[in-house]
Amino acid sequence: MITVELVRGTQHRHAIDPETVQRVKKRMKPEKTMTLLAETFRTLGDPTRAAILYALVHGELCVCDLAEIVGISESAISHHLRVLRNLRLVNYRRQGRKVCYSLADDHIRTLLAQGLQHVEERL
Amino acid sequence: MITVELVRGTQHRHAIDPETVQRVKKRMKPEKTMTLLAETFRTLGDPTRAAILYALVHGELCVCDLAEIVGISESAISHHLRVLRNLRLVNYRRQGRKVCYSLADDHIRTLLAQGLQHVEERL
DNA sequence: TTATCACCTGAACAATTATTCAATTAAACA
DNA sequence: TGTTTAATTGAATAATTGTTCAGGTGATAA
Repeated sequence: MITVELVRGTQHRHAIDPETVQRVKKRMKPEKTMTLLAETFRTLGDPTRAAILYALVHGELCVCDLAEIVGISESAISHHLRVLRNLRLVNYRRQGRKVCYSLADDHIRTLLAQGLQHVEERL
Repeated sequence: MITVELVRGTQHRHAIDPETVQRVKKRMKPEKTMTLLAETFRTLGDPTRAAILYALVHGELCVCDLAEIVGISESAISHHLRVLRNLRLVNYRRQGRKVCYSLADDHIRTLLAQGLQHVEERL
């Protein structure tokens, strides 16, 4: 009667197919990888940051031009740029009193293009 | 003295290059598109949902198997699956009392692969 | 029918996060 | 030097969001 009960201590899930679960579990990526993956997507997942990155697709831009283009305060832009810097999604360099930002690599360009292609199909 | 003052009513940003701003602004996508793009990325940007989707890369799975693979309660999984359904990132079908989920299309597969490629390069 | 199972949903809580405001840094000019 | 400008930062607030818990569907089996 109580045969599958021992599989999990927490809940009763008799319907689990252990074979399928094992097969898929083996192919899963390490947690560290998935965390970083999610972190990267989440960083792209803010409307302001998405706009910043898409603006940078067209070339290097300084902070105040970015603020004007995206339509948000310089302070807010700065906070977002720090997030993008931390995830290595953008590069930056000083030029006089200005600071110019650009996309870190073509991978981000590709991701944006892929994402856009996906959403533009449904609209 | 007060020449550029009129450009914006809100703040004093004299450093803005109107030419550059105009050029980039023209190329920006409509807000609706960017919102949907950000929404899509944000949906991928949760560790649990990223794990769900990556598990589904290997084939169709029912809810309880998904819960076991990802290591989270069925309730939590269900909430996440609703989010994924709303964004049309997954398909589902009933089979008996079970409900089986699968990736909506190859676009998501590509996005995941691209994202993974990106993060695995830095690790 | 009644009972059980697989899954879904609403409410509530905890945690995260985007923005604003004020103060600060770094560079250029008088 | 002192002043102005472009950008950054920290603190505080408001809003969003993931998870748990309890209850509720819809489908199968007794």
